[in-house]
Amino acid sequence: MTATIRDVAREAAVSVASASRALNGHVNVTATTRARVVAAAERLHYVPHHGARSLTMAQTDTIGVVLPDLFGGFFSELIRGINRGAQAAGLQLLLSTFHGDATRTAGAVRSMRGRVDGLLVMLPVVHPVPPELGLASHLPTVVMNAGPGDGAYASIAIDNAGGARTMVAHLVDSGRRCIAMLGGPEGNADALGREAGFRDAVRTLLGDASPLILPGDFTEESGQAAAAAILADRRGIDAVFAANDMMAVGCLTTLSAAGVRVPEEIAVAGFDDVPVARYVTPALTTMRVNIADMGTRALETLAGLIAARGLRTASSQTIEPELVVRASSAPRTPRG
Amino acid sequence: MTATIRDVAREAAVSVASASRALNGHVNVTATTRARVVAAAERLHYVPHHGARSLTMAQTDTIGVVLPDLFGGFFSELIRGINRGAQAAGLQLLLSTFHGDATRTAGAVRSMRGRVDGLLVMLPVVHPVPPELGLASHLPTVVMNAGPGDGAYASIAIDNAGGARTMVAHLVDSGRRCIAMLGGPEGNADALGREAGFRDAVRTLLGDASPLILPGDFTEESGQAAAAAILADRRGIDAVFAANDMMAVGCLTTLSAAGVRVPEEIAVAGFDDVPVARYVTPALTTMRVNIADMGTRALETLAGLIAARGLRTASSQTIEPELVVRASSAPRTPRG
DNA sequence: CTGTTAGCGCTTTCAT
DNA sequence: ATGAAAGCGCTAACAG
Repeated sequence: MTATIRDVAREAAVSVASASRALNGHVNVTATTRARVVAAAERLHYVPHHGARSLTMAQTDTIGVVLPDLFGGFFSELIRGINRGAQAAGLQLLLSTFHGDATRTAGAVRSMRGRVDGLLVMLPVVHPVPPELGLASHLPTVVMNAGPGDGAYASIAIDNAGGARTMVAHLVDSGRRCIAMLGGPEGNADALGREAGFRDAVRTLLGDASPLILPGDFTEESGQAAAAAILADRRGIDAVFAANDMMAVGCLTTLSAAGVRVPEEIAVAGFDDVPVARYVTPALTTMRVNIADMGTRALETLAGLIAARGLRTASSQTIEPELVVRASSAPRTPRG
Repeated sequence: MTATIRDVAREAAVSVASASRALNGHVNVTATTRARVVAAAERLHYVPHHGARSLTMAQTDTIGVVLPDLFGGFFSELIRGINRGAQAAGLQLLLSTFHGDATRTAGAVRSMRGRVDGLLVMLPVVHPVPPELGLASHLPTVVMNAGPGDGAYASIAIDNAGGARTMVAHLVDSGRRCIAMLGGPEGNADALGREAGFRDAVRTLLGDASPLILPGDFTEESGQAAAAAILADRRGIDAVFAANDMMAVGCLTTLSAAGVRVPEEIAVAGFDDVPVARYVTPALTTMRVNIADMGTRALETLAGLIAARGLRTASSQTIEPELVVRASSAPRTPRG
């Protein structure tokens, strides 16, 4: 079928040992021998059998990536970043996406055991820390967007609380005094962090200890519903901070359609900076998250973990989102 | 380190052969033996070593996915679809994305040889049929979005020409008589197909053998540039069909900003139905493409190819896009 | 139905 | 610097 290293050795008239050494760039090989072997390999279209290799070397040069069903832009950015890191580290990516519960996640993870050197996992919800997920099995693991409590694994996450604080500061700075928040789905790590930051900032900056937080689930529809609720009972709200952009978009369009002037009467802000944010009218103020960077850094961290066999340095990194001001939060009273 | 099948065999007090048979669900094993083995495996957290397995079985249960840097929504949809198919077929996905030239592609492909049972490839440009890409190496391969000429491989592609014809028919049907097209990047398979369909339909439906085709490169900016060109010289154009949505969006917004009424004076239509299409004002008429479906079917086709070892059935499938009518192409003269 | 054994392709001691 | 041979974990003949 396909050429093996024996074929190459025979073709080059050397032993398999020499062939192996030559092909793997070991030092103890004559230049001429190496040349002969390389030429033979070339001629035979030799490709090492990865399985055999991983059998002897006890390592696969592959890392498993387990992701939930993500929003489009988010997903591709993340993969792009991870792939960038993998390319640099000479690692392959075994990908599995899943929808739904932790059982599925566990299944995805299990099916990867024994074929990867490490795991890059992103959990959809946080509170139930990686359960009997089966991770611990001495497989280097980096968890993306985990909650604060998961000290057992190396983790890397968006600074959601910090981002929310930045946004509140901006809204206050631009003249708003009564800010409502639109929350995210139950147990979602990002939503939780953003909510915490919001509460914190509103208390600190506006002295309000119990701001209005409307329910939401990250969908555009829930944003529309929240807008309807606000329309029914304004309560003096002059700004809405949604836990993600899609809800902000739903809220903004519904508000506008009902005749509420945005941002003059009510400012609207989101989180993520999805592509659509630039296109709604008025354009949406939001916190931009560099997802690709998160992926790259997650992979670099994992590669480090794998290299440092055993030295469990359960680090915990953070990605800082960046404020992007657009028309939906233009200052209440033009200054200057 | 981690338990091997010998450990399991010893723990269950049977031979490795029996252990293997029990674990792989062969028939010639007593129920009690099987139970003992399974229990032992469970107890030892046994996970088969994939490398060893692929060595003896000469198959990896893994398929390689090679994709160019894709637009976000497109990418995640495609992966979702592929993953769906893979899950169903019990196959793992080894993913590699690349930016740029064919050399990179070839590199990505080469690095996968020997570790996958088949390849799912998407080429960014078509004309240079998979070059010395190294595919042919007797590895079952399905090419997505290849041009018509690549008979060597099984392929699956969007019916771009058909979609373009559908769109032209709709525009004509809604009262337009002078339709300009906005082309895509050099050598891009999708752009080429859409252009061909456009030419065909305009000739057939409007008797125009040489319609205006403005240059474009799939970016929003090129759509804006095209709009500027049209504003400078209207030529009686009453509709613009862009080869993708992002160009249509750029064109539409620039036209509107210049005071041209869309769709009354000029209708605008795109292709793809990206999320943004719904949010621009007026909302964009476009051809929706079911990308996930393409991914699933591509994988199913590949699985079939792998199963039918050697029976090279270089099939060629097609995904039909669907017309989505929105405000940007509302009928010129309201009917009824 | 079960156990023994021979490889799968590769790397790596250990001699030379 | 090179070769012979052992063995990684697993499956599949081949006996029994």
